[in-house]
Amino acid sequence: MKISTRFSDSIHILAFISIYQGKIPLTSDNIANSVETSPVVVRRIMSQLKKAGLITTVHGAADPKLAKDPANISLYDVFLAIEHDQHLFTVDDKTNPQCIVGGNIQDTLRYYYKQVETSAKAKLARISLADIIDSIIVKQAQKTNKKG
Amino acid sequence: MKISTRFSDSIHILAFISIYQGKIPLTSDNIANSVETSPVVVRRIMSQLKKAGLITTVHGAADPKLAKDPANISLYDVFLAIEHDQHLFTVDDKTNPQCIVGGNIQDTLRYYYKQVETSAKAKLARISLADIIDSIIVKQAQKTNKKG
DNA sequence: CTTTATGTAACTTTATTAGTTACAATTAAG
DNA sequence: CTTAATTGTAACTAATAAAGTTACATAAAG
Repeated sequence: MKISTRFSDSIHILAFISIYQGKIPLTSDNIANSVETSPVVVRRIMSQLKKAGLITTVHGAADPKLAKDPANISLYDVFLAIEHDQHLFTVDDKTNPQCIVGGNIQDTLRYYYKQVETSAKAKLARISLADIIDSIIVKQAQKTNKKG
Repeated sequence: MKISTRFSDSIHILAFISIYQGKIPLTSDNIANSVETSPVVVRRIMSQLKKAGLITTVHGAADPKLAKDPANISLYDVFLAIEHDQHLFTVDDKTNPQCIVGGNIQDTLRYYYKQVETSAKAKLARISLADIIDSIIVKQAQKTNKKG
């Protein structure tokens, strides 16, 4: 029972674009090297991020940009872009309607699952890409400090 | 992003046992008929519910029972029994450690995902099997009332 | 123009879940 | 006791979704 790594990879890509903007060429190949996947997978994800209005890209040019300030991109925005608001829990929609339980469990679970999912989404909405980037920068600084 | 129906089916089975206790034989076959799956799938789930101490069963006899009052069984108890506390979100653990992003994104996401998951689990912990059963009973009553 | 890159379709591989078959172990009823 | 019904579980198959690959048309940029 889990959300695919696409969600994590999407956040990774957005953070990468923000951090390495102007420092190295932001080719799908360079990004894929950081995510450790193929450039096609990266482009596929970026295509969705573009559709959702989170980044801008130019066909043929290696120059993706965040379409908004990282402080104004929440993890829920990314979730919606990539997972199309899919559910965290799945209701089994093949139950016996003749049975008291089978005939009423679906609506019942939908009602309660929605509460749980709303709670999770609200948290996601409160975490920004800027939070993620800050955390990455700080962790990196701690590492280099230990070494030096 | 594929989420198994096992969690929903588990709640279904528990509600079924509670509602049909003493009314019809609680064979895995009868339960499977309500869930619209095979008796083996039902027995497999019940085996886990038993291990988690949510039900009691007797080998060879069709007599499963809830081990606790439905008011004292939360959806989180069921979640733990069936999903073994698996994560709702998956961190991609194959990222480039040489890269600032790839080398720090995993811990960063684990930290923030944990907050989101805790929020969801807290909600699950506040919903009891009794809530589910009540909801099923009320919905059924509404149906029969409309018809009559 | 030639090289490099994106965007996307179509396909293959891999992993997970659901469902099936089979059977030993157990219960319960005559 | 013996027989029929049932659980518990292993091993297998089928279905499905995600991840990765191949291929190529299209666009950008020197």
